[in-house]
Amino acid sequence: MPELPDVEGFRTVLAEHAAGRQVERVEVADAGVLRDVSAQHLQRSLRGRRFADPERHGKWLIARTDGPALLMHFGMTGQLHWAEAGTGRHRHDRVVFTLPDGELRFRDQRKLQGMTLAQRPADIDRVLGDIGPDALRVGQRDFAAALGTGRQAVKAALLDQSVIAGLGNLLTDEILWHACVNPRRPVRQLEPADRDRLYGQLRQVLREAIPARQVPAQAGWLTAAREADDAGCPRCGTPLEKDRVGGRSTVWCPCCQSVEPGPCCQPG
DNA sequence: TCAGTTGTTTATAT
DNA sequence: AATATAAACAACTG
Repeated sequence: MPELPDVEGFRTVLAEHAAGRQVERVEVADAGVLRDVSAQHLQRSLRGRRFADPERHGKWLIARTDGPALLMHFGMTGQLHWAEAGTGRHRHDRVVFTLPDGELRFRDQRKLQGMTLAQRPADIDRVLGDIGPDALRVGQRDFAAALGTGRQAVKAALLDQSVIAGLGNLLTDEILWHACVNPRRPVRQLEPADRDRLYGQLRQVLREAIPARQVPAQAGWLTAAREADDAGCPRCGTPLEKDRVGGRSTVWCPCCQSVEPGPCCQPG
């Protein structure tokens, strides 16, 4: 479910199958995913248009064409699938773009977000709104500065798309755990060394998650342990703590991620 | 039956 | 002003 690595995977689907190709047909099976555009307008605007190389900013997928740009946000349940034409549709395929070699299917169970059109580049900025630098492209100094110096919990800051764009609940917990930083720690208390460690682990976690096209529940990662009832920390075995932080379900190791640097903390 | 959900926005409260 | 919490969106799972 879509955070930066998932959306990066959808961007790859577009780049491999749609870039340079012409839209033959647009089917809207459920207009509930259309935002500020009618099914008819979407169809008329995109039919016959050619996709350019797709871009991503945070969790937004930006599909420019030789006409308007198609902007997609996947919410909690959206996906982008490539399939041969005529193969069985999924009940949650809401919009289908027919291309010469197959179909691009926007699948979304819950319809919490969706797609819209941007006629001009300035409209893209307006739709994306007050969004921060992309988590994959932000530099170390900008990252450290973006976290700020307020009383806000570091987890809330990392999740805030206007601070850094692309991090979701799973990624944020994974990065904090790898960097041995307590999710409730106010950003004002983060030393430069803490910010450096967070940045380094942000890079490392993304580097491993992007090829997997999701936050992988792989051995030695927090994500693999977070679902179990009585899970222990993959690093030190201490029973994991679970509570709400920044309004989201949060899992952390009370030993590695104690407010003072943990006795068993081995970042990485 | 009802709480919970990997996202975002808006309203309300502190 | 800044920060925190809850609800709403929608549809499913356990």
